[in-house]
Amino acid sequence: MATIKAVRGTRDLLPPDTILWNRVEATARSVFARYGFGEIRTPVFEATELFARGVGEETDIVSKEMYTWEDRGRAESDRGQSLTLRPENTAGVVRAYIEHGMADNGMLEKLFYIGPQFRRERPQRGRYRQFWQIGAEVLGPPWSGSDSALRDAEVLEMLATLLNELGIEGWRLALNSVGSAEDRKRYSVALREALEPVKHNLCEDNQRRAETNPLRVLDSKDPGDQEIINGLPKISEFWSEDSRTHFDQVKAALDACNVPYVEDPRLVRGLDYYTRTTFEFTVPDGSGLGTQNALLGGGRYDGLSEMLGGPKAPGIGFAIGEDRLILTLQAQAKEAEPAKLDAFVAPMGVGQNAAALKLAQELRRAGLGVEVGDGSWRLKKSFETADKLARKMIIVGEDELASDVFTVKDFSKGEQLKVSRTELLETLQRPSLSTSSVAVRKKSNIERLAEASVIKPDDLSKHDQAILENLSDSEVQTLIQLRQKLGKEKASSDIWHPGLDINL
RNA sequence: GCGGCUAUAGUUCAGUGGCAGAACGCCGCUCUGUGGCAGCGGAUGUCGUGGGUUCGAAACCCACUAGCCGCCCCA
Repeated sequence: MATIKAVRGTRDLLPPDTILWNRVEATARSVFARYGFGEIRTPVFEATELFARGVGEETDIVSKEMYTWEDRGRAESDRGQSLTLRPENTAGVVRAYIEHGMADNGMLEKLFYIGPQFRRERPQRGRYRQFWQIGAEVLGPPWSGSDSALRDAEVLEMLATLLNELGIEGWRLALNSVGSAEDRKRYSVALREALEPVKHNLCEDNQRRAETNPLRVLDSKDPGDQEIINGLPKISEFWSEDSRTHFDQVKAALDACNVPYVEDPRLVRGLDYYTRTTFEFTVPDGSGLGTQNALLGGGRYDGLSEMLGGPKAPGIGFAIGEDRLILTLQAQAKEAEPAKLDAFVAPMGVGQNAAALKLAQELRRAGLGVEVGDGSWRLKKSFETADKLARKMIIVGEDELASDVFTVKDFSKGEQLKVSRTELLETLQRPSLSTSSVAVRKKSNIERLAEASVIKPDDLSKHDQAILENLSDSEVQTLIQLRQKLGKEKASSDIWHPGLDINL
């Protein structure tokens, strides 16, 4: 039977990767909290109309990348309603902001979200059809100061802090202003005019853009078109006095906070709602993203609330591509080793299984991370499994249960000691076994052989024979010296060593 | 959506038309309460799916699916 697999562009996130995901999200929550942001969770699907009006009918996202379907409710009201899996989260946040009258308290709202988004694109590394974004929005009525350049700089400074705390290396902040909605409109017209006489010289993609979205011609990567693009009017020539002042204030505040940035006059964001400040954080080549090197993007959206039928509520926000952030952290080798459990409880036989589970229960209740083995395993398997999973192993056999004294192995030190039941918890909570306790170091194979009465093939197990056969010359010397020290050797011929093919 | 590369064991991969392979990992034994090393043994599998060519296909051809790379776009 054909197995069912995750659909194209979606994927499962498994341990140990999820450790990193949780660390990233915990770090983000911690940083956001320090800047006064509260979490918002909006539905993963919304009325299609929201994205058409908010993101822009002409954008690629809305025109060809949305997962859209017609609802089939019983009620007349929802039958046939067009619904869409959210391709981004800003429109949903602003919709909720309007719907819950959050503008009415006159305060600045600072909201963050962490959640999956959906776009039907061709999957690639760092680009998935279900992908995760960590984003935040600052918005409010004009009198709350929501359109102040201070907020732009605060958001950018917060992002710099977040990336630094996560340990992202070599990030680069590209900054631009696309001007007010009016500036942008005038610029768009001017671009169209400037492109008209030359656009037949552009590549096919750019000819199309010249018609549909002339701003996007600016960040084309086509090398043949660069000369024409360089000759086009600059957005800065179309900034109003307010737009220019606002941008200067953002830059001044970033300078004051020592947040490095690079002005990029060609940085125009694809979504229709952006006004004035736009920005993008990228990472250098070799950070695991290939050409998809944008980690996050965002900007100001002073008119979005009104576009969605709400009150005047300027805002600024960003979305971090969490999948890309994770890839970058992994490529930059920041992946944490999976944390080991505190203890592994190893029952010696199935008869000790119940007692072992009970001991694990007590330790877990005391807050320790504990895994339990199985009495049907050989001790060797318990050791191997325990060493992979935990820092220490407790042997639970008949002797231990009878005497209430347990054998505890510390893998980090190779030490082993006997601990009474009452001391057990304390012993396990210590980072490593105390030196004040009587530590019993495991005997090496050589030491064990040194204590054997006679070393002759007939008297040795196959295991010991194999060990002997594989001793290096220096190990053989050590063995002989040990035996002489122990007074075992009357004659050196008591040691048989096949590797040297002599009687020593 | 467009162009290209790839798909074989749990993993990484070899295998250019003639018995399905290696390494690592896994399991067992040597070794019944002291592991990690070593030796020996074992299981890995619809060779992505479906069709075609051929006496014979993992290999050649076609389609599909998925991943990756670039473009488009974007996080």
